[in-house]
Amino acid sequence: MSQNKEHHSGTVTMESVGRLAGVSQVTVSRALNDPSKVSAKTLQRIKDAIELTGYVPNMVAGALASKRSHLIVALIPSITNFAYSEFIKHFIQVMRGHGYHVLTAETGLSMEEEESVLATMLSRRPDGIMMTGINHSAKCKRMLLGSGIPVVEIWDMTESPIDTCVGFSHAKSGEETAKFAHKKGYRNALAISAADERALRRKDAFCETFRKLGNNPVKEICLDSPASLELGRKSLAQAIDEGFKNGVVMCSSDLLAHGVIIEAQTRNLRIPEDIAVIGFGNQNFAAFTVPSLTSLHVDRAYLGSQAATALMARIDKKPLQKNCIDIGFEIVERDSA
Amino acid sequence: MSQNKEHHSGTVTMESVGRLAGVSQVTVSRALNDPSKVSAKTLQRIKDAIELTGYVPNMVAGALASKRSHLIVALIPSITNFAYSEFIKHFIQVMRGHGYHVLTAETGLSMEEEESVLATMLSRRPDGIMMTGINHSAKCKRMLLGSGIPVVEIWDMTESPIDTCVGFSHAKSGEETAKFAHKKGYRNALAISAADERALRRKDAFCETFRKLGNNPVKEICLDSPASLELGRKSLAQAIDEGFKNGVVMCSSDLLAHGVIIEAQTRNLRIPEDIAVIGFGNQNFAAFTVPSLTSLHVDRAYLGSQAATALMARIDKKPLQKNCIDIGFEIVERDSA
DNA sequence: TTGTATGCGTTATCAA
DNA sequence: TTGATAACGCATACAA
Repeated sequence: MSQNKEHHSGTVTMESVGRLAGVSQVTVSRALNDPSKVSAKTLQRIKDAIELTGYVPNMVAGALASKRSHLIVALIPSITNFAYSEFIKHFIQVMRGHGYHVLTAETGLSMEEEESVLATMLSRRPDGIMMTGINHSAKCKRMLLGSGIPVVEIWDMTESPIDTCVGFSHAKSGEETAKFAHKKGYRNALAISAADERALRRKDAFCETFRKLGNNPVKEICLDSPASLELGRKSLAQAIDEGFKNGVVMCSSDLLAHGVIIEAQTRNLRIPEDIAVIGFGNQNFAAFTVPSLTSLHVDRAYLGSQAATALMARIDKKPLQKNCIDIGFEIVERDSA
Repeated sequence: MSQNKEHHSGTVTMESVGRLAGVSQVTVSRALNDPSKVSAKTLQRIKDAIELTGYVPNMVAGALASKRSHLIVALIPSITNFAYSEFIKHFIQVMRGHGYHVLTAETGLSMEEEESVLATMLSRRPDGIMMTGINHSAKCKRMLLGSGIPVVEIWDMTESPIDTCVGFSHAKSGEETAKFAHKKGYRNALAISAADERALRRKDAFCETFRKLGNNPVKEICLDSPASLELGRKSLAQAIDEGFKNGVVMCSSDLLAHGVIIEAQTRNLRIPEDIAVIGFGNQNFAAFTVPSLTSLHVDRAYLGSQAATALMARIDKKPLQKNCIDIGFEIVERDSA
């Protein structure tokens, strides 16, 4: 009681809770973070005081003092894209179980955008960072490495991740799709792809493999807007206008594939006899289109939890068996191909 | 230089940047927050020092000192639901333009979940909060009011918001849908609705209005899982099994409506002659189904920016003309009804 | 089991 | 135009 440090402002702090409970601020802190270190009696008094005052912990102050923000920054290309939003949903759930909040931000598909978003996000001092993909600008990598913050890259595969990586090989998925199509007897192909780099890699691998297998040409359509039902329809229409008659259509997403199905039907083309369709993503509508859609499945829930687990291990500095986890994929055969 | 407070740890701070530039820490702070108050020369030296050191501002410390976190907490029922994710995308974009980050969290559809999520989020000391809907637990409202943080409730309408509200009337939208259906000559109806409270309110208003208008019965199906193409199909199948022969089908989402269309087609029912379909949400695929889907449109991009603008006004304590903004809706007539 | 002292990296308030 | 100083609310180390 020597100095008058009585600055009761309106806000409830550990200090004021402690005053009410007749203990010091530190004891309140302990009561919340490690109750076993506080006697039962004072614990109760503190709980009562918290109840009475409606105290809400201040993580901002806590983060500054402890240098742990309990915040994860997650960068994904698009929030509205179901593939990413479903992944992130599971990622968030696991992280929440560990006491972390996830600040999600959209990067579009350009490295510049990603770089500028990351730059402002780093000022939040996240304990971990999730990046989509393995291709980032040099400055981006420098910032990441320089920050010393654990990073997990997802939705792709590399031998040399920034830190850790959980995903699958897009090239391999394109290859396997081509092999599948060839084995099913299709000798003519059309590939419709969104313009993002990973989709293009799948498409290129598909085309190359398909050509090698049958020495047949593959017609390619590359979109410049985000995939949609509309663009699936228009792409098939365009291909047919340009002479595509029959064969298998490889799409970079199920939404496109559904559009192709619809367009084929309006033109009275039989599926899969005239036009066979293969999607990507195996969204939950794929089994219920008519005909049902053959699609490449990636377990996004599993990916989310694996990515979260890997990142948590790095944050807790626990040993990690592998810093690259390939979760693979699987072609789900249905009626469209 | 009296006391040796030389504790250069590894981290770059305003202190170390200042030391390099030959100025005090405060000057660095000013250079970043209000450059006009710093001379051109020192500004350049500071910029150079920042470049050299790779300094990244620490918003955690800034937030603690200024009591402004530049963080918004946004609570939505589901991240993967396109209606919410598209809204939040625009909300985030506008907020980002104002220098704010948006921490998005999922609440499911229960008030308890929302309450517990909100409780932990409040410890981040957000400058503003976005809540979905107008129904919250008493404790939730108490926490919100007690925090003194500006709140915007979206996607619904009320005369007595917690703070501000931007949305539309679900009851009215159900009414209008019924009037539309009746005017189009449909005298028999089926309503398929997800179980969330707002969808149910739309459905109830639809049923009540439709009955009043024609004195005809409305068959109702209420789902217990999130809406999907599959459930749209199954619901129509179930209704037909139970005797529903023809009429208009009001769906609580476009996804359900699309499922209804597909199921009707597999049964060789004509649309809209045998079965007419009205969706909700006017997702961008609605114009490209076959037949194209009549749907109730809500401008989610506009909603996002209006909500952000309203919240910003409250944060900046600028006057707000109205604390309730009804953005309305519109029935987009296409071929399915 | 509890308390004291100190620092986390900023912003805000003065003073020069 | 600049700088010294004091918060901001908590966690950590150390002492009792």
